[in-house]
Amino acid sequence: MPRRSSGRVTLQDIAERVGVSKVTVSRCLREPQRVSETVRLRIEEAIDVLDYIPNRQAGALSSGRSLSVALLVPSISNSVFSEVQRGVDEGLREAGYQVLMGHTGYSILEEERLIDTFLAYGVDGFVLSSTRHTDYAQRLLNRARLPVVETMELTDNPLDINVGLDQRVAGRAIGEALITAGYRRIGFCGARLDYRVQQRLAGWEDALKAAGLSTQRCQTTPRPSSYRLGGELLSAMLERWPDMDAVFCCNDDLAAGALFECQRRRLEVPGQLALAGFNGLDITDATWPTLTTVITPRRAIGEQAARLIVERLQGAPHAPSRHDMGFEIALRQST
Amino acid sequence: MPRRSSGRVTLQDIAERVGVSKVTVSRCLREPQRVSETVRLRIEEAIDVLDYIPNRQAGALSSGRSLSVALLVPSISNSVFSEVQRGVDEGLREAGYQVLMGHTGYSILEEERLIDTFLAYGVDGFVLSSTRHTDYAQRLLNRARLPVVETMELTDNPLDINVGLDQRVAGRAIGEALITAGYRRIGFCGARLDYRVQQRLAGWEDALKAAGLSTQRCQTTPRPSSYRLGGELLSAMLERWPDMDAVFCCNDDLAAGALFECQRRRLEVPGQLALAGFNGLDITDATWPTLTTVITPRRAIGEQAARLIVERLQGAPHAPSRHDMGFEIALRQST
DNA sequence: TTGAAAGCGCTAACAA
DNA sequence: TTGTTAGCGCTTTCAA
Repeated sequence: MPRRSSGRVTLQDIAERVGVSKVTVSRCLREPQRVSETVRLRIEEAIDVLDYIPNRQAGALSSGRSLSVALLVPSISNSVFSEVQRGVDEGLREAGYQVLMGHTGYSILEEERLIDTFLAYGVDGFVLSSTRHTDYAQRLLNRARLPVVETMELTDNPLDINVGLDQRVAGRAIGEALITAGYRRIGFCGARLDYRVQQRLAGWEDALKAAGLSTQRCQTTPRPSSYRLGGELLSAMLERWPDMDAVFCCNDDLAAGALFECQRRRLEVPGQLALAGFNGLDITDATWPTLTTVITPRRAIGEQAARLIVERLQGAPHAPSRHDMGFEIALRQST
Repeated sequence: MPRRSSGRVTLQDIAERVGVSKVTVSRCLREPQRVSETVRLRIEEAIDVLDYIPNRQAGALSSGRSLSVALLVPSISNSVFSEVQRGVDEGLREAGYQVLMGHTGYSILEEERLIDTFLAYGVDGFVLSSTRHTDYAQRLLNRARLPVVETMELTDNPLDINVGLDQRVAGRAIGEALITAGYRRIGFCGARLDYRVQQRLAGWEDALKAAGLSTQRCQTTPRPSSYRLGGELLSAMLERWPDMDAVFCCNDDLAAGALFECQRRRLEVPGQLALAGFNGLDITDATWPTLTTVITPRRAIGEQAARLIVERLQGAPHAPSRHDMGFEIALRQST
């Protein structure tokens, strides 16, 4: 006895209605030009009438390709990654791939879990938003022999493709920009302290040390960043180092929060304190004063990641590569 | 001749290594207690050694259940939805479901496309973030007989389950709050003008009309909202209605942008102009002055949606239901 | 241009 | 407790 079928319309239903075999219908969907015009038109009509939706699971199982790519980001609510996501999504969709998104909550263990999950779903490739992974995750990825793009930061040992920017150089650049602007008692405030933030901090130290300035004014916390936290960190810093004349905040959320705190304290920005952020989110260009920041090419990173992964999916050979997408310092009213 | 196999480790590989049949391995994964302890331990060891990852496509094809649910949101970058997403994700993950996310860009046509795509992926249910859909999308959903939750706003004719809040009543409530606070020449500024914004606008009108106040001070645009747009709209309004004493912005982004514009113009908030937003995003509690807003229970909406969909997936009967999750007016410094 | 047969990796139903 | 058999819906291969 046949198992109860799902009730869904299948290729077979279309085939029967049209009076051809199901291979012909399948072919008509994938390579229409290989089917005679008359048959094609009748098949298309039947598909329309019956509201046929192909079963991708069956297709993927049979062909070994799922036409989907996993995109893992640390956080959904952090708008930094939504730009990357847009770039990836657009590029992959054009090429006929569906993007499946997961968020790791900045945890490499959760990333590992998601890699496992998406491998089980049969994705054809991965876009990751870090270069740091668990050993097991790396083993899974290597074994799967799928194209993998690591984004956001650069690494000397990419798993496969690496698209990002040098976070340390960018941190140094904003430090130097503050120094050039005449500031001398420059602080750093950082939250979350993931790898990228640590790199920015190192860059800030590079700049200050090269100029013979003190790097003591450094306030960090593992807590996730938020506007309010920006205010809290700034308050703590003002208390410890009342002489501070500028602060580089590790991201724009903290910088905006610090700015709001300055407004609350009626502290003039940049008159009494200069502020700089990192990423170039929309808000940096909307506040008053507008915020100096490092504009990171997040959209371009996503687009490039998509482009490269599509190349690989279309047969380009595996050859580790590294793509430095650069960054731009935006000097605004806050410095 | 057998087709080239994928090279991946399969149930069969585990079975051979252990010396049992593959059903036993499959069973061991799904109902471990139905397999003898000795066999179970050896299977678990083999899975570990071989780094076996189940093929979910095959499993789904065979069982008719994919253990995944699609969540469609209008926008990824809009943090309003990231809270909903968190709630949904958490609830569904606990129950063993994977959430697949898509974003519609506020287009019901794109929503239709995504529903089609995710049906092709065999998802077991949908969480949508609106109550408005194309006819075809509704037909697809009805035919699929899957649990569907429509979130965010309420409707009298839910497709299935509806979890949200009455956007119009909320708009009216904030209007009334402004009136109670003594404001009389109250404006409305809105962007995007999706259904929810239209409802909030209608609520604002309700409040003003009930109090015998003019509803002429209404500035809207179909453009997507952003901080900068909030500033632009406010500028336009101040020009047209210089006597305005308060503005209800249809969302917090516009409200924050309007606040920044006031700061730029050295217009005192709330002294010369009061501002109110909608949603209760983090920023409303961080700016100076803090922003009066309507706090929407987005996280709770997501959690409730997850709970209800899981119930249905576990066999609860289809019975259209509507869940009003309410809202809360937060009176802050800006009014 | 079309079709028959085999099989992707898994699970459900039934039998032992 | 374990295994046999059949089939989920599709694509690939090969033949006509």
